[in-house]
Order: sequence, then structure tokens, then C-alpha cells
Amino acid sequence: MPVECREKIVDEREAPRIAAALLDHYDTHARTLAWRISPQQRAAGVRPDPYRVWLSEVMLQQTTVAAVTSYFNAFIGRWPTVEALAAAPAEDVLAAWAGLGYYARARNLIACARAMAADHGGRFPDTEPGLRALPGIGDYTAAAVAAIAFDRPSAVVDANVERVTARLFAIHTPLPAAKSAIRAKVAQMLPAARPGDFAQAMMDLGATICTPRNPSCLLCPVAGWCEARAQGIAESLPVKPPKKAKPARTGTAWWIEQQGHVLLVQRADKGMLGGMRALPDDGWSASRNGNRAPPLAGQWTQLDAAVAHVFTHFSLDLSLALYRGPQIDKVAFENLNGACWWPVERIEEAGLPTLFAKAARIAIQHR
DNA sequence: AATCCGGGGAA
DNA sequence: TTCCCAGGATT
Repeated sequence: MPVECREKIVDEREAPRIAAALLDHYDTHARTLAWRISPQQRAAGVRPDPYRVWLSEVMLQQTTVAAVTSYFNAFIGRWPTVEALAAAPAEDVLAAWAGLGYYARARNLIACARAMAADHGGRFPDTEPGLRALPGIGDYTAAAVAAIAFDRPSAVVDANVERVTARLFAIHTPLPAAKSAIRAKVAQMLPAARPGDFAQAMMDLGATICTPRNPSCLLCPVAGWCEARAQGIAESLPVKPPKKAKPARTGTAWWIEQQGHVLLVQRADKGMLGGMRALPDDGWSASRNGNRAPPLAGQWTQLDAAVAHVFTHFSLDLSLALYRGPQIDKVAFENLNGACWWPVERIEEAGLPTLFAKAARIAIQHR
């Protein structure tokens, strides 16, 4: 018991020094990112645009900086304000999101922008609870926007912060059970001044130095405080639960083309690839294989080529079949649960998620 | 507390 | 291959 008391006192005294060292390092080593303002701007008192902060944070949920950057620039160029985004047709936003994944984020993005325009006069709430109540904004994003855009002293805990903090304090409790302990440590370190920069400094450290494998402890500005480094166990933390095996599923996508147009459908709002345009398929899902039953009678060419695709919780081997006739009455398929005939030469603009974009590419090669 | 939800970059 | 990423919603 005396040992625990002594450690706690040391932590409380050292926590502000850790934050100060982190901020010093951030001032000279911060990553240049499309959604960040420059150090000069920040020194001049410029605040980040909450819209840009929010948009980047939503895009960055479970998604790497490398994958997000081009999407962020495209969205900002096309919809410079939250009002512009709120006024955009949902199908345009979903198509612009195509390829980024986790499409519920795009649906929530639209709902959030419209709620903001309707209920908040186009202004973002400037508190963590106010932000937390909006669609698509959870604990992390509410804290991040509050800290970065509004200078609120909120504890921002993402996967980087979890890793950095678990190592700094040698927290052996496996995730996600360790989350509350990690949050408490972050709150302890949180500086009254520059909470947004502190959050970003922690995330930069996790992304560039305190990496999951082979961390660069020799370059770390807080290595002197790191209990995991002292024990030589940095790379083994944080402890994560074992991951489950992904079941393998098979399915078929149907390529039905007439007069240079291919039949696309709109998927149901809920579930996999929800709300997105897609090729018709045979009902494959995470829990079962497709039924291989064509959507209409006629002559089909089964391609040898298939699309191998890996989702979060299963892998899919998607085979392709091309419709060869007889001629269809195209009008009969229009207005059929979101079905439409899309010009094949403009397939890139359809906003197909990656699985179906790959399938379309192969079908076009073999048609 | 578990589960569902994409896709790609890096080692 | 395997790992993991500025997580949120639902059950």
C-alpha cells in the first residue's frame, strides 16, 4: 500500500511535466496535415474552423491519414461550409464518400450537417456534451472537436492515445477494459492551456514515434517518464484481446448491360454498404453465402475471374456473371427499389464502394 | 460487453 | 500474410 501511495504522488507531480515536454516537441515536430492550421496562424490566435475539424475527425474514424487526405480536400473543395454540405443531395455525398468505407459515417455526416443547419443555425455546439448529442459524434469525436476547435479541456482518447498512455504508465489491463484507467491518466496530464494541441501532440506521438511495432523510443520526448520503456515492455502494450477468425463467404454479382448502360441498385440504408449504389447480387452476407439465383431468366456468362475482398468480419469471394439476353424492357426495371441504368463509360462517377468498383472493372474487361 | 460496420497502408 | 488505423451505433 505505501508503494501505491508513493507512485500516485509521483504521477500527479510529473503529469504536467509530461504534457509540457510533449507540447515542446509538438511545436517543432507537428505533422503538416490538410485540416490543421499552420503554427504561424495558431501563434497569431487563429482558431481552426470547426467544420473542418469535425469533417476530418469523422473521416479519420478507424481510417488512416493517408486514406483520408484526398477525400478531405475533395469534400472541402466541393462543400466549403456545413451549410453547403447540409444542402447537398444525399446521393452526392454518399458517392463522394465511396471507397472510404464505414458508410454509416457518411449517412450520419449528412444527418449531422442538416441538424446543425436546422437546429443550430449552422453553428457547431462548442461543448463536449452538445457535440456528443449529434449523429456520428461519439465520445472520442466530441472530445476532439471540443478541444481542437473550441479549446475545451477534454480528454481525447483515440487508439494512439490509448497506446501512448498504456505505455507511459505500464497499464497491463487488456483493452477495452483499460479504457477508464487510461482516460483518468489522460485527464491527469491534460494541461489547462492548449488542450487541443496536447491532444494532437499525443496523437502525433502515437502515429510517428510510439508506434504499435518497433517504437522509436530514442526519439521520444517523454521516454524519461515511460514506465513501459523502463521495464523494456513498450512494444507489448497495450494488451489487446485476441481477434476472431473471419468466415469465408461466396457470392455473385450480376452485370446486366444494354445499350451501353448497366443496371445498378441502391442498397438498403441499414447493413453492409448501406445506402450505396451497387451491382445487383445474390444475397450474400456476413452470415451466409449467396444463393446463385440470377435476378432474371436468360442467358448468362459465368466469368472465371472473381473479386477477393476482405471486410472487417468476413472475407468474400465474389464471382461475376454477365447477362447475354434476351433483350430486356429497360423501363420495367426503373423505379424498382432504387434501380437505375447507369452509362458504363461513366461508371467511375456512380460512387460504387470498392467491392463493386473492382467487380465492375473486371466485368467491363470481359463484356 | 459484444458485435457489426470498409478499406488500405505498412511491415 | 498480419496488423491496425484520430470509432460509433446497436443490441
